[in-house]
Amino acid sequence: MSNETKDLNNNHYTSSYNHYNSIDSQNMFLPYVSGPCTYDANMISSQIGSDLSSSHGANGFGFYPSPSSTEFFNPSIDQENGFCNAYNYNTSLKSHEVVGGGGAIIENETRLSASPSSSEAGRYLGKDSGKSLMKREADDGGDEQRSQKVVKAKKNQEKKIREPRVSFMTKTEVDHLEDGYRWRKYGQKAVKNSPYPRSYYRCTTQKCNVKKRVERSYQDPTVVITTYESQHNHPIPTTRRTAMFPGPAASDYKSSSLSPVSNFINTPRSFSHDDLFRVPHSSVNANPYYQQQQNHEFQHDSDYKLLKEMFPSVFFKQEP
DNA sequence: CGGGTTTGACCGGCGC
DNA sequence: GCGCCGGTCAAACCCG
Repeated sequence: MSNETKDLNNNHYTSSYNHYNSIDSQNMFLPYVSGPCTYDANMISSQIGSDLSSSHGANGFGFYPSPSSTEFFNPSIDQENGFCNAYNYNTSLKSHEVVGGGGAIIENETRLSASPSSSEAGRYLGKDSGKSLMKREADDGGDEQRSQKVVKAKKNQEKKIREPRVSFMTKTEVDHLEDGYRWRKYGQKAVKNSPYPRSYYRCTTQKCNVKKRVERSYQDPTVVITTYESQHNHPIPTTRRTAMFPGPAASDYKSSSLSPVSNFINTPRSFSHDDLFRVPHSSVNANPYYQQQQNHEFQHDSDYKLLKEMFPSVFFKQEP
């Protein structure tokens, strides 16, 4: 959390791309990737990419490099906090073309448990909120002390389970961007040092534990910071999905040799935040243009190798 | 009437 | 221990 905020505030983000957005063609996604320098691409691959890309929705970036855009990544590495900022954002960039970008802040949070439970109870009772859990435990009529111990034990376990988070910065007037999924707002808080509140949303689909926070950058009010937590375990709701992307479903990708990425790139479509989140494997951090050139679907080890090859040459190009 | 939003209250974590 | 703050709950409210 603190790292995310810190990095964002440091303005170590950005670049420009074209992109197609379902809401506003002038919405601009400001690519930003942040995470520990030693982050494991496989973590991203397995935790973010695999689940999503293997079973749900259309995958791939919705980014189309601007023909006039030559600047892609201006990486910087924050040696002090140990974070790598793969992109820098040129806040002076003012473009009226259909502009977009790709990228994400990968909060490489420690996960000591391999399989976080995303039970319905955990979802709606607020698995990271001891309040309701304690209430329910107590209300169950069991021995209070014992239940409290159980709660503590549960909390200790829960504490270790941290879902990976991915943040996106979007230059848009719209606070809550349509992304194909259905969200229920469950809270809003004032953000310290910011006149703009932060909204909390939960995916309304049962058994889906995905949450997202939406807040407007106080430094650049035109930028909305959306942070996704966890992964959807279901397809995009049919009605909206159809409206947004009448293309093949994930199963189509699985049953054919179609690469979600290549297919996506070859098929102009609406873009959503979740599209980023559904990007297969570590391509969350990938340069979409590079993907277009390579036209390959990353797979596990080869993905990682590709990433390692890509990062030095593409992402970590030193700014002159 | 069902589903989504608003908003004050509450809780846990953390720094001092 | 205390206060601050982020995150969540849940009742009340709104809306189609």
